[in-house]
Amino acid sequence: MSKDYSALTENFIQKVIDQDREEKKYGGQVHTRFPPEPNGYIHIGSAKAILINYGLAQANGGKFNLRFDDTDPTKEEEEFVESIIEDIKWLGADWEDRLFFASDYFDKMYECAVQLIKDGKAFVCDLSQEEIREYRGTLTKPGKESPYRERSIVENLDLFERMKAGEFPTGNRVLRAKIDMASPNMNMRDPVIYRIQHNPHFRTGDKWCIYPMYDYAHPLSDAFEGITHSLCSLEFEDNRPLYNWFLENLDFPEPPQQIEFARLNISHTVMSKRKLRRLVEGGHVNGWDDPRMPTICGLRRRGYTPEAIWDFCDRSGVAKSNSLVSIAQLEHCIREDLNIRAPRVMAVLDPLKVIIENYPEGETEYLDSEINPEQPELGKRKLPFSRELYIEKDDFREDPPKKFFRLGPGREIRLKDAYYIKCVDYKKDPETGEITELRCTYDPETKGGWSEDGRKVRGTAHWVSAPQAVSAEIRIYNHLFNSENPEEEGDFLEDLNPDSLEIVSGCMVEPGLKKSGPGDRFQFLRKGYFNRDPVEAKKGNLVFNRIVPLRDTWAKMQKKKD
RNA sequence: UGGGGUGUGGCCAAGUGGUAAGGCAAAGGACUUUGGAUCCUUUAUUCCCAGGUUCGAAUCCUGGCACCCCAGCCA
Repeated sequence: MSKDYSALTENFIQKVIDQDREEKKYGGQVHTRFPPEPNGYIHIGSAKAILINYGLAQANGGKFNLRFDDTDPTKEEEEFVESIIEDIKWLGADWEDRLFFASDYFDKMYECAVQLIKDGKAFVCDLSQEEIREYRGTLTKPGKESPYRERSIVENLDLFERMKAGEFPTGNRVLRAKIDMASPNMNMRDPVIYRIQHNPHFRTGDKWCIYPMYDYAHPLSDAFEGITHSLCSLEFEDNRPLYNWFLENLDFPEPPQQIEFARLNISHTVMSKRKLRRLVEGGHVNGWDDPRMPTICGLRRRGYTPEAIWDFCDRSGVAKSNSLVSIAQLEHCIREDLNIRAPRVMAVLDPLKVIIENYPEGETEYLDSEINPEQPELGKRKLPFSRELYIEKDDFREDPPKKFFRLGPGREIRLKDAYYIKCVDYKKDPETGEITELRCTYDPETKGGWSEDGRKVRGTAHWVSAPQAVSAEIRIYNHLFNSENPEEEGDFLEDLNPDSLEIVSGCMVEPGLKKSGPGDRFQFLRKGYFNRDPVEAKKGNLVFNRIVPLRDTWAKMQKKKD
C-alpha cells in the first residue's frame, strides 16, 4: 500500500495515536492487528477493518499482525484460515512474519487464569447454563451471586485443574471472573472465562478440553503480542471495561487500549456472516465466491481490484456513527480505477446482423483501434472489418425517438474506428415484429470513422465483424437486494432482487478476447467493465462478468421519462 | 425502567468558540470517434430539538428527543 489514504490521517483514532506518541506512551510505537475468527469468509467490511489496522500501522511507522481468534473449536476450521490468508494477501496487507493464533497462547492463558484464581479473582462455578442466565439478572435488575462464588482458592485450583484434565463433561462447569453481579454493565457480572468443550481443535488437537472465551483471550493475546491499539467495532464498547479488567488484574505494564469504530455497511447488500451463510446455504447465490456477494472472494471473482476496494474503504471514512454507505460509492471507485487501467474492447451483447451492401464480398481489412485512450502509449490493436457485422440491437430503432443519436431507417452513424454507415433497409420478423437484419451502405471516404467534409455524425456505435467474431456468455450482475437496507427487520430474503443475475448467451465479441486469461479485465466499449470469469476460464469457457456498467446518460434520460 | 454509544445536506464525512472542507449522488453547461472519460458551475443562512453562556456556538452549559448496542458456556 503506497497510496495516501487521507481518511486514515484525519480520523479520531489517529488523534489518539498522535497523543500517545506525544506522551511517549508505548515508547512511541504503534502496533495493530487484525483478529478474524476462522469460521467463514471475510467480506468488504472485514477489508475495511484490515485497512484501518494495517493502514494506521503503516502511516505511523508501526507494525501489523494477523492473528486468528480461534478460541471456539466448534466453529472454526483450517479451511477458513487458508481462505482468509489468501484474501488478505490479495488485498495487499502485509503482516510480514507475524502470523499468530490465539491458540498459540493457550498455555500462557491457562497460567494467567491460575493466577487469577490464586488472587481470589476467579472461581469455578457449577451452575448450569440456564442457572447462570437466571443469576445474571436483566438489563434493569442486578444479578445474584453464584453460590459457588466463595469457594476456597485451593478448591478452585483443584477444580480448574480437573476441568483441564477432562474430568468433567462438556458444559459441566465454567471458570468465572469475580467482578460484580450488580454492575450495570452485563459484561462485568462475573463473566465466564473458560468453558469445557470436549471437541478437538483444528490446531491444538486433543490437548485441551477447556477453551478461553473471547473477552478473556482477546486482551491477553493483544498484550502478549505487544499490541498498542486494539481496534474493533462498536458493539464491543461495553466489553472494554472487561478488557481492561483482565489486563489490570494480571498486571500487564502499558496494556494495549481498545478503540472502537463503526463497522462498514453498504446499501443493497448484507454484511453479517449469518446472513451471508443463509444466502449460500439457501442456494440464493452460487457459493461464497458468487460475484454478487460482498465477500472478498466474490468481489475478486466479480473483477473488483484491491485498489478500488481500498479506495472505497478510505473514502467511506472512520467514525463512530452507524452508517450505510451507498453502493454507488463502491461502483464509482471501481469505475475510476478501471477507466485508467482496463483495455478497451468491443463486444456486442445482443447482436443484430448488418450487411454492408457496397462492401466487397469476401474481403477483410484491418483497422486500428486504441487500446486505452487514457493510456495512448499503449498503442493500438487491429480489428477486422468485413461486409457482415454485428451491432447492438439497441442501436437501431424503426421509429427513433427524440435525441436518439443512433441508427434508424435512412440514418447515418459512425462505427467506432471504422466507417460511417447508413441504413438503407431492414428486415423484420412478421410474427414478432423483431428486427432481424439491417442493410446498410458504408462511405469508403470515412475510413477510421472520420470525414473531412464536416459532416455531423452524432452517434458512434460499437460493432464486431461477423466472420471473425467469437461467441461468449456474459453475466450481468445487479444489486443483490432491492431495498437500501435489507438488514432492516423482516425476512431479508424476501427483499432479494430476482434480476440480480442475467445470463446472456450468444454475445459476439472481438476475436482477440479468445486469448484473454482468467480474471482479465476489459472495458467493453459503451457497455461497462467486465472480467473473464476465472472459474469458467479454467474450464476453457469464454464467460465474462459485468463488474459495473458505464455511466449511461441515455439510460438515465429514459428512466426519467417513466 | 439499567448501562454504553451516536446524531452535520439524498448517502458518507471534516470541523474541537471566530462565522459550515471534501467525496458520492443529483442538476445544468463545455468538450468528445465510447450518450464513457475529462472540465466548469449549482446544491446546508445552518449543524436532532428547546433554552442558556458569549461580541460571537455545530463546537461550552442545562433539559429533552431519536436511533444503535448489551441479558451466548459466540466473536
